[in-house]
Amino acid sequence: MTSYIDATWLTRPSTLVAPELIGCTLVRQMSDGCILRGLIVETEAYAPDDPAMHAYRGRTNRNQVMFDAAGKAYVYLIYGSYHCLNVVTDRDGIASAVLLRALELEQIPTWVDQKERLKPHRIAAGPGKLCRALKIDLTLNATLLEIGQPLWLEHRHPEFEQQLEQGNLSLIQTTRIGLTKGVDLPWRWYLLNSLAVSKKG
DNA sequence: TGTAAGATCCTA
DNA sequence: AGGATCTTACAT
Repeated sequence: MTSYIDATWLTRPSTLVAPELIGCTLVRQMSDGCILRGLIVETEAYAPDDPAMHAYRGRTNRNQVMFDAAGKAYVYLIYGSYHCLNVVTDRDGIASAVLLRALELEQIPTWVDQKERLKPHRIAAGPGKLCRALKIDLTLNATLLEIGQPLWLEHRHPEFEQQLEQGNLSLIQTTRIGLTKGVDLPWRWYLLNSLAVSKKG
C-alpha cells in the first residue's frame, strides 16, 4: 500500500515537513512512461528568516517558485554543474522548501554507467547526484508534485513507521551541509546507518 | 559590463 | 585540501 502526498500535507513549515519526508518515496516518471522510485533518506529545511535560504533577500527570477503554494518542485542549478531538487512547502507567499539530499533507489536507471554501479547505494547520495540519477533539470522547475507529473511523493509505508517506533530505524537531526550562512541551524535530518546519506553528521 | 559567491562533487 | 565550472545576483 502506498499513498500519494498531496499539497495539504506539505502546507506546513519546512522544518516540520523535512523530518517527516524521511522514509517517504520520491517517484520520477520519464517522458516515455518509465518510472523510478527512491526512498528519501536525507533532507534539509530552508525557511523564512534563514540567511541560507535563496529567497532571504527577496524574490528573484530563480527563487520565485519558493513563494508559491506548497506542492511544487523547486529546481536550481548550483556551481554551474549540478541541479538540486526541493519540495516547496508552507502557505502561498511564504518562501520555504525542503532540499532532498539523498535517496536509496529501488532500481538502478539504465543510463547509470558501469563505474557508478559498483556502489549502487551511492548513485543518489547527494543533492546533485540525486538529480543526475533521476534526470532532473531546470525543465522540471515549478512542476506540480502530482501523480502523472514527472515527479511526485508517496507517504511512508506502515512497515517504515513500525521500524521507527520499535527503534530499529532512527532519525538524526543535525546542522546543514555546504553552507556559509545559517550554519548553526539544526535543520538537516537523515536516516541513521543509511548507506546513501551524502556525508557524515 | 564586471565580479564575487555558491544548498556540489571528484581527485589527490 | 583544492579545483572544475558557470549561473545568479547585485554593483558599477
